[in-house]
Amino acid sequence: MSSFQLHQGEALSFLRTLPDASVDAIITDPPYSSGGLHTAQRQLSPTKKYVQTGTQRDYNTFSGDNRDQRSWTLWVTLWLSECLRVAKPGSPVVLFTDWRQLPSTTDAMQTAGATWRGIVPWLKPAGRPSGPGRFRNGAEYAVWGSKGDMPPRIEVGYLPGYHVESIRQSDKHHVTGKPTELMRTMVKVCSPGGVILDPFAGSGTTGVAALLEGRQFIGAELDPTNCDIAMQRLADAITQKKE
Amino acid sequence: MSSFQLHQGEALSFLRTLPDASVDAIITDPPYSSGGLHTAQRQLSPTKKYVQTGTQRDYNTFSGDNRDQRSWTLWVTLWLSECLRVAKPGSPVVLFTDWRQLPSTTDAMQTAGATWRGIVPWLKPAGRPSGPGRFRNGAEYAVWGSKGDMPPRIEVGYLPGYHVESIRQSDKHHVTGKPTELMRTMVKVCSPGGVILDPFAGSGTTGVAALLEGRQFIGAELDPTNCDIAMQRLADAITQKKE
DNA sequence: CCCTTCTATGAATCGTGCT
DNA sequence: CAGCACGATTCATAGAAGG
Repeated sequence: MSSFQLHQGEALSFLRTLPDASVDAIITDPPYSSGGLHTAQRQLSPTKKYVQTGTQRDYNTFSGDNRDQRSWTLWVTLWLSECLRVAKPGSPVVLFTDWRQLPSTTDAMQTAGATWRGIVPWLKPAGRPSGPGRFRNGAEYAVWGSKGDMPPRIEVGYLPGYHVESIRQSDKHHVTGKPTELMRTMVKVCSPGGVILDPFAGSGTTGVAALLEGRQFIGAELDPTNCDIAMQRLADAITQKKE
Repeated sequence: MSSFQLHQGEALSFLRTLPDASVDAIITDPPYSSGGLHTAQRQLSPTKKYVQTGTQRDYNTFSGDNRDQRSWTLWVTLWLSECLRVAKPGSPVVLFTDWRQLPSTTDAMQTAGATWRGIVPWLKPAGRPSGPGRFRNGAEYAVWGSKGDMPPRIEVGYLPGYHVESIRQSDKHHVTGKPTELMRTMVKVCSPGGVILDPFAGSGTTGVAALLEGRQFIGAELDPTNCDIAMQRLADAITQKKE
């Protein structure tokens, strides 16, 4: 009996409506607010930042991606604290981030009160090179931890330390969408049948993966268009699972 | 005409003897001071921390690995600042670290005055599992950047964004030794013929890789036993290169 | 239907030149 | 001079097109 809930609205106020200790895992991919060495570059609009010249694809834009470093860290701390209130003790927490925000993400996780337990790199072999004389930046990172102690859970088993997968257009429903396979791996950190919370659902890949892996899902997404896409994909995932 | 210098002695005082702008790259693997969630655990001796129960290998211990987080960051900042004085403008800087010290390492790199440019994960497929319900921590990280601006260098070419390699006992001459193939990849960030500085040479793998790839090497190592091992391996690498 | 060839693209980065 | 817009660059991979 898979089930999901998706709310259209702002993350923090949505989280405040949820009761204490009512979910089993937090897995989310917040806006990174990266994209340049300097503040000015970071404050370009998301489509400008992520879509390079000549690209024809027309993804919907998303907001919340233009904070500076300090306010970004504070903002993550705020909503993550609220997530931790909503999570049961021992719940795993997974936050996606890029190399530039990785240190701020681990700071925010710990400031919010979670125990930081590791990093799971997601490697994109087809990433674009940075330039001659430089290393490619072909990775994103899942920073993970837990709400307090995390006793061993035999029913979950041993999870991998990294994930290698290229991005496929057909599996990308959002400017920053994650591959479904990647998310299927990540949601396994939640015990089977448990409820996974994602306050930045985007096109809903976390939820789709959760349903396909036999977990429940509760999410929020601010943008109405993304919300519609996510709702459709979640409904499809339920159907697919039943078949 | 490959050449190397290796000094037996403490890193910071060694660095102070070097002239300004005399090396082309900094690549090093300092003691991580990680290994436990709490200070008390971190201050166990290195052999206790890294050698799991039942293991018969008897690596030489090394010092400088029992600092707490704040003093570790300060310590890295100090010697790295001195390295940057010794490096020519635009020189690449590469510091190895584990997941726990990654945020402190990027802080220290930037505090010392370098521009942080990325992370190159080194993935160890054979890593030990952490426990059921947890992600494996099978990665270490090379944090890299440069002394100021870093113009494109065609002669260096495009470098990879990550490296996958298991550790083989035969290629491990030190408790925390890196595989030679990994280091051969990393030293390529230095222009051919340039001088690579490593103030924590350990068993000399950075130097061996540098010589094999046609770069020069200058290093320091505190421990006399490690220093002897490194000296022998460097001499062998020179011979091997000539053949 | 399978294999080969070709084309499109990516949470990018830098240097240049204009305002 | 500082700030910002724009073009050039790169290659592994997916996916389409062709044989």
